[in-house]
Amino acid sequence: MSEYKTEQPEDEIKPAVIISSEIPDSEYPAVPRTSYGLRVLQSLRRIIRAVDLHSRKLSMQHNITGPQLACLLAVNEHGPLTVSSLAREIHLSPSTIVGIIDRLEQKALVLRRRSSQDRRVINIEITSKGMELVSSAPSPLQETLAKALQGLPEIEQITIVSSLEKIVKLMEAEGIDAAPILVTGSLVNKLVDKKNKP
Amino acid sequence: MSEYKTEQPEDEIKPAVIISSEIPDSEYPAVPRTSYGLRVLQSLRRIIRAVDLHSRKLSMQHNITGPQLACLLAVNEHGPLTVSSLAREIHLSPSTIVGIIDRLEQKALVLRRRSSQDRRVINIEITSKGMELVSSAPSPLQETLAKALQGLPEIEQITIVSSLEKIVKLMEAEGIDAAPILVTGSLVNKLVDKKNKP
DNA sequence: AAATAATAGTTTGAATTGAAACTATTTGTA
DNA sequence: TACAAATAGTTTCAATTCAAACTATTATTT
Repeated sequence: MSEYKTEQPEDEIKPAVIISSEIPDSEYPAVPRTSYGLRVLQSLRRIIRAVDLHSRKLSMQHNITGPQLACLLAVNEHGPLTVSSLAREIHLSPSTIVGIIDRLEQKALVLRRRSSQDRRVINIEITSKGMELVSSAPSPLQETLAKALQGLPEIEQITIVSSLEKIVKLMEAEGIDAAPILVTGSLVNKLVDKKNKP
Repeated sequence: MSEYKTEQPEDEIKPAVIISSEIPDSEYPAVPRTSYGLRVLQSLRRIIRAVDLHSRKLSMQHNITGPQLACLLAVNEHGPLTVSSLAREIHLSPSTIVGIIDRLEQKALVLRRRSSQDRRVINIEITSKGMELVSSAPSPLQETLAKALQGLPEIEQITIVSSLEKIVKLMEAEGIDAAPILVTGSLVNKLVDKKNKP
């Protein structure tokens, strides 16, 4: 797809408009220019991106990513954990966990051990090498955030935390029963069908 | 990796402990049990997951994902956009945009047109099919969030929005200059080296 | 006890994401 | 004008993420 050829159709379309982000965009006007929903979503996208970038930096500098570190810390703190407990603990699906554990196991930071009680379950244990890493661990995002938060008055810290937790509630509730809201009829399905046959 | 064999080493390790998420976990104690940083991070992970799950549901029901819809709406609103403007607009890297546009183009919702002024730039235009989809669009996450927020008193809405925007500032600032905080020495690099040779 | 259902972990497939390396083009400089 | 540097978009690569389908094991039902 788009193999870097110069054979695209020509234009004569008005040039790309100057968009709002040309203006320094962490400055919001006192009077909201857009809806709260939009601003929340915009913020969330940027937060998600910041988390991802942090993880990549971690990966560059310490050869361990954010999710990997999160799993390692959880196993270190709680002792051996099954895949599903770990999934619940850090709010990821089991299929996601498997890949992360694969990579941690490759690096010999954890190991899988099958239970003899119930041979379906796998216990994930931290290795000595894993413990070594944890004890001299790179400051996880958590601590960095904590440090950043400490620069604010405590009332504000509390406000931020409880706001976030409220958003979580809203979004997770939405996930369960926003389906009726989303189902605007299957018109769109007809417009955009899987095979895109004209 | 872990090809579903039964040959793993046996255990005799204490069984996986009962972890906190066994307890209904959107209920937080009045007295914080953990640090603010941890709670913020926990919330962020859950929010990120909720966004992802929403996108998947959208994809199931309407054959368009969240990021795809975000791009489509941006192009619809601003008129033809270049890849880099679009990247700035929705806070994603250009390489990410390319993949998303590829898929939108496959579905004939947008098209690429190379500028004749400057043959390096590609303008992304919405097609009639794209406009049709937008006009009867599935409620984007933005609106769903807005609806959810409307259930709260406005003061609270404002608090939430400004808290989120504060977090954005903290995290994006951190992204720029938290490097010194993160660099805890290269010890970890020695513990976990790329090739894991013993 | 045999058949069925439930559970635990895994694999597969697709989308998203960004850094780094790359191609093509334009701009700036010697 | 020729050469270097900057810019725009792309490709490649790896990690994350989840649903759905799958294997192996345990629990339940008939």
